Amino acid sequence: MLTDRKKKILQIVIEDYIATAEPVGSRTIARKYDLGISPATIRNEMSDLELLGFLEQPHTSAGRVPSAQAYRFYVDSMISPGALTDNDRALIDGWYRERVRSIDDIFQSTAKILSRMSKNVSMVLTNRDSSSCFSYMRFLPLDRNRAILCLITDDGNIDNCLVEVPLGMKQEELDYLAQRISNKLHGMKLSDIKENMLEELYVDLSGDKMLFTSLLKAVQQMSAGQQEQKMFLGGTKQLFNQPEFRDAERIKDLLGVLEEEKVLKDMLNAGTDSGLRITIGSENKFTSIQDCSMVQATYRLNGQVVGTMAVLGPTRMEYCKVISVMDYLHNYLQVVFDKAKT
Amino acid sequence: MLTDRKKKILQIVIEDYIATAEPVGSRTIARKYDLGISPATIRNEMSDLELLGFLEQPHTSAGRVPSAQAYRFYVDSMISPGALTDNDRALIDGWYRERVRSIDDIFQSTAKILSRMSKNVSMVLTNRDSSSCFSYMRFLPLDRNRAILCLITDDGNIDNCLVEVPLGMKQEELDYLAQRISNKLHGMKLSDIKENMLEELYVDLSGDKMLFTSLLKAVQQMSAGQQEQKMFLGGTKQLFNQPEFRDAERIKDLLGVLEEEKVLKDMLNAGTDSGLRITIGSENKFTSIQDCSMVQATYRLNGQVVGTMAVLGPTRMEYCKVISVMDYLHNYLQVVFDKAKT
DNA sequence: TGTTAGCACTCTTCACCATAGAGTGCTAAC
DNA sequence: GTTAGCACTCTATGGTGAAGAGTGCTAACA
Repeated sequence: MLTDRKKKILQIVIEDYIATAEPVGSRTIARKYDLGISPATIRNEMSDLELLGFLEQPHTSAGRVPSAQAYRFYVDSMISPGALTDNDRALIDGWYRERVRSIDDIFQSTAKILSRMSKNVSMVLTNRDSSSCFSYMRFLPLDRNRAILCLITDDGNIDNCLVEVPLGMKQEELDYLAQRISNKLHGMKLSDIKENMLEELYVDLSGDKMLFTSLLKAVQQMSAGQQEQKMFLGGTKQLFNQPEFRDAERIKDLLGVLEEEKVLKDMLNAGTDSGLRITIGSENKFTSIQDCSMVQATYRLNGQVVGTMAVLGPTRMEYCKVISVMDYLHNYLQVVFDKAKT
Repeated sequence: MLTDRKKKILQIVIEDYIATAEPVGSRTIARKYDLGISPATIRNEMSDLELLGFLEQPHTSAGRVPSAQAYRFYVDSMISPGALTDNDRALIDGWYRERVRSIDDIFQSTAKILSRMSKNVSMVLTNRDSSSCFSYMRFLPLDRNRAILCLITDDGNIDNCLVEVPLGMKQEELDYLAQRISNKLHGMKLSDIKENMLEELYVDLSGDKMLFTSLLKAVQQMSAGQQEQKMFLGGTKQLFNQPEFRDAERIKDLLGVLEEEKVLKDMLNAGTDSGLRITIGSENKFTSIQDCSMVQATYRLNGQVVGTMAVLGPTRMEYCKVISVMDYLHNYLQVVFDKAKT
């Protein structure tokens, strides 16, 4: 529908604007890029592109700026995200190696890498696997009146908390108790564990109400903790380097949104269907970021969505780079988790 | 050395400036506070105070602003931080109750509360108790070739990680192994555990080099994790509400500092001797925050420093309030930890 | 018919200037 | 020692004009 020349000019405008954050004028294009046509011709073409809704003018005497529609077109049919440069890959691998001790560290590193490479804010949301099942529990002795209650799920997650035990209660009794509860709950989804399931075990506790309630509380807390989605944020500082956030007010607004974990989770959970999702400007449902774009990818394990990562920034974003980086990270995480699982 | 009237005027200037962030003029003082003297007299007094180094003029025709020396004098001999209002206390107690599941949550909440009450950035640094000792370890079965290694310290901390075990190794063998290692390390400070201590146990592992190295790695990781200082940051968003951080550049600078965990830790570790420490403006050693003040308190358990909390903000800070809040939080934490210990 | 040079026009940005307002310092009187 | 009065200084604000960048239009050209 667009002539090749229009496409070319559109692409130049978009990419130049992405690079410079300045409205692009016909003269600039003629000077910087050798198209073999004069500024006047470019002007005519740009005028057409504006009528078609691809370009916008901040004001009469400024250059042109890509519209949301233009970015959409650009993303859908003008870019072909290639592989990262060796240099970038080395950087990423280095950052991952830097400090990864736990699963959480992996996500934290991912957020960091994503923000550094994209020069924007990044988010990583993990769905603690809601399908994980109770495997067994165990009391580890601590001192005369306390023990550590450990809860193990079938996927190898462990959670623990302190419980007070009646003075004089023997480890054997605790073991028996743990055995009973484990038998009762084994194989259940954590989300399905309800209070009343433990009630019939009450008798086994020799009527010790205190131990019973604290046990109950512990189990529930743990299953809640296991199900919780966890959010990792990276690179809020990057905002300051973006010209569109030059005034403190806008940064403040956006940081406000970023601090609302609930909103963020909703945002990220909204697009867990397809693999890669790009929402540009007003395409976004959440009004507070309607002048931003978000590139988002979900990662799965055995078909289950286990997490989402996203880059949030001004619509003027290096989509191509961002997508490449995400692709790389996506593969990286897939490998890590596959390995952890087997 | 200062007449009562000069003191009174100085106090008014300081407190008015703290409240409004506007230079205070003689006329304003005469109007707002009923001192029974005219603006001209106040002007004379202020002129004296300026000569003495307590007040400064941003420019000739502006009001006066307290100098660092003035804040120092104010903090040292003009305020007597009282108890918090019932309202504030209720707020704090509520926030603590809101979401406290783990030790880390307590620190996170403390940071949050501190920043909300002080309307400034807050930091909480925990010294994982470096004197905690190894109590015992235990393997919890997971599946055919993996187990969860749990490490318990004498103060009830538990850490865990996955280890691969040779196929066919029986739980009894693992238990025996854990027993041997526990005997060997029991009562040792985590920081004193060195690689070679485990080496003589190598034989017990029926020569399984893989298990041995992964065990070794696990123990070291855990003891490192236990010793690590952990930093909780709160309320960076507060910066935006402070007039002195109106331009994005200064916020950016400060946020840059706040992201440098190492610098922060040095800052907080620098003043762990006395209980409460207030550094005002250029008193601070770290150039990046020499236009800021920091109020800092350490908390101890059995004489050991276990953590530090601090509020960082412009020199124009509600010192009185900040100190009161810190005092309250300090007591709160003391109680919590004392209870956890016994 | 598409392309181009030329030119008038529009709009922003920046420096410059004048004015209003706030606050001071000084002097003289109380 | 205190105060009223007044000249002075400095900032903040709003208006003006020139420079610069970019456009749209027209007329000429290939």
